[in-house]
Formats: sequence, structure tokens, C-alpha cells
Amino acid sequence: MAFEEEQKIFNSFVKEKGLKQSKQRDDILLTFLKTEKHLTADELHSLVKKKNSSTGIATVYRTLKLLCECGLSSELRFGDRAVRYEHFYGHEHHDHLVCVKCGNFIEAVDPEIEKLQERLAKKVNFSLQGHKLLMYGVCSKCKK
Amino acid sequence: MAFEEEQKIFNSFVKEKGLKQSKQRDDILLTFLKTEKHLTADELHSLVKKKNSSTGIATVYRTLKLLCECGLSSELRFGDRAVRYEHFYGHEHHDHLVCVKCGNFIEAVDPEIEKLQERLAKKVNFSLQGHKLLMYGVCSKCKK
DNA sequence: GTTGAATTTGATAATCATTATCATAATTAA
DNA sequence: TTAATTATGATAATGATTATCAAATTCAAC
Repeated sequence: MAFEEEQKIFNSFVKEKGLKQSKQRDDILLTFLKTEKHLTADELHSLVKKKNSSTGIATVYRTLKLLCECGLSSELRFGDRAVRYEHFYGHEHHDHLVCVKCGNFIEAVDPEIEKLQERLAKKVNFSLQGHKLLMYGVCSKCKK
Repeated sequence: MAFEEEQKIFNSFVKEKGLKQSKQRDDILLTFLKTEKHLTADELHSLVKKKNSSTGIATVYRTLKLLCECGLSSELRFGDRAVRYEHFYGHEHHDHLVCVKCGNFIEAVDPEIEKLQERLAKKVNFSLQGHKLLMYGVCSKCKK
């Protein structure tokens, strides 16, 4: 099975924080890793319940918070209300082009944009740690 | 008094939509225009109530939605929960550098970043309409 | 200016995502 | 095995936003 690396990261993190391992967190982590989508907590909860129907939504929220803390996931918010969680570890950083018609999105990155952000930050004496760039427009399918 | 231009835009928009003018909406618009901050609906509501204490929060939300539709305002969301509303009309487009320590932010823009976004969009056949770029880091004050 | 149809308003209920609470269950170091 | 600590799930609480609805206001037509 894959994901050993991610599981190791998570388990080390949990141990280092003085927390304990649990079956539920393992299930949630694996389901998250297997699903290459930008899921909401609620959507992930539905998937996890297929394996273990007794898993509570609160535990899903708690675990997602841990996943973000240890660098396996990252929060993302398109226009809508709910936070979405995307894979972070082992994934190239990317920005998002969100279609205002169909709601789908494309992931893309321009290394020059990244560099220029650093330059902009330096200009205002800011230590840059990260960024979120959301571009809105109409995708190729919806243009037709 | 200033803001004639903005008021004209709003009134034309309201009329065009078949809506009616109202004292409350005028108050909310003026308070919004006078306050050069990124306010939440709740914060704006507090300010408006100083003029007319009976103004309801629902009307503030309804009016802010109209202001966004007619291009006078734009929604923005930092890390926190509430949507913030910034001035849009007559303001240069800008991005935000948010300090993860103190929560303050700086507005800045790099014309080259803007251009490169257009190039990136073209590459994936996307018609760009707008974007939101949030950069996170530590501001100059908090670095000391 | 009056009328009347349509819209607006404020109070409040409803909703939706998320967090807090708490009694019980599971984990883990000794 | 024990004992202390953490995790869990159910559910209440919260906070932001939206929906509902009766009463008030607007405004075009007379």
C-alpha cells in the first residue's frame, strides 16, 4: 500500500504533540489521501462513513485540523461557504483558476509569478510564508 | 459633499433593476463610502446604527450585496470567518499582504504579476475576469 | 395629492459550517 | 493490569448569513 510516507509524517507529528493514535484518524487520513479532490469536511465525512459508519463529523474536523498543522493538507476557499481541503505534501504548489460559470477549476502555476511575489513582499519589508492566488474567469468549455 | 459619482452609480443600478430607493440604503452606502476600511457586515451595521439606530442587520447585508453587484464594493476574506467588504470603484486594484502575527495587512500591487496572470490564463484557455491574491507572512513591525 | 401595486424593512426564525462540551471508550507508558 | 491521559461521538452552542413575513415605504399613474 502507498502513503507510508504521509502516514509516517502524521504519526510522528501526533507523537510529538503528545497525542495518541487512533483507528478513526487513520481511516480519515487514508480516505483523504486516496481521494484526490478538494473535499469539504462534510464530503470527507460521507466517504469515511462508508468504511466505518460510526465515525463522527467532529472527529473529521479535528483530524483535518491536524493534517493542516503537519503539512499534509491545506485549507482552500473558493467563492462558496465551506472550507475545502487539498493535498499539500508531495504536491507541487499551484494556484487555482476557478470558472464562474461551471464552478470547476484548473490548477496551474507560473514560476515567475511566484518570484515576483517575493519581490513585492521585499519591497514592503514583509517575510513571505505563503500565498493563495485565486483567478476567476470562464473556462474553455464554458466559452463555447 | 463628495461621493456624488458613487451615489449616481448606485441609484442608476437600483433603478435599472426595477428596485426602489430608500433612506436606509442611502445611509448604508454613505457610511460605507466614508469608512475607508475593510468592514464586515456587522461592523458596518454598528456604524450605521449611530445615525439611525433602527436599521436592521438584514438590510445591511442586502445593501452590501447590491453594492458588490454594481461594482462599488468587493468581497474579501482573510483567514477568518466573516466576509469583509472593500471599496472597489475608483480604487486601483491591489492585492493583500496579511500578517499572520498581528492580523494587519498591506495593500500592494505589482503590474508584472497582473500581466503574468493573464499569460497563465491564456495558456489554459481561460478568460480571466478577476483575481484575489492573498500573501501571508510577517510584517515589518512584527519582525522586530 | 391620492391611490395602489410593488418593493423594502426590521424582527426573528432558519440554515449552514464549525466549534465546544461532556460522558464514555480507547490508548499507552509504567 | 493499571492508571492517567487523550480520543470519540452525540449533541448543544456559536457565529455568519439568509429566508420569512407582516407592516411600512416608495413611486408611477391618475
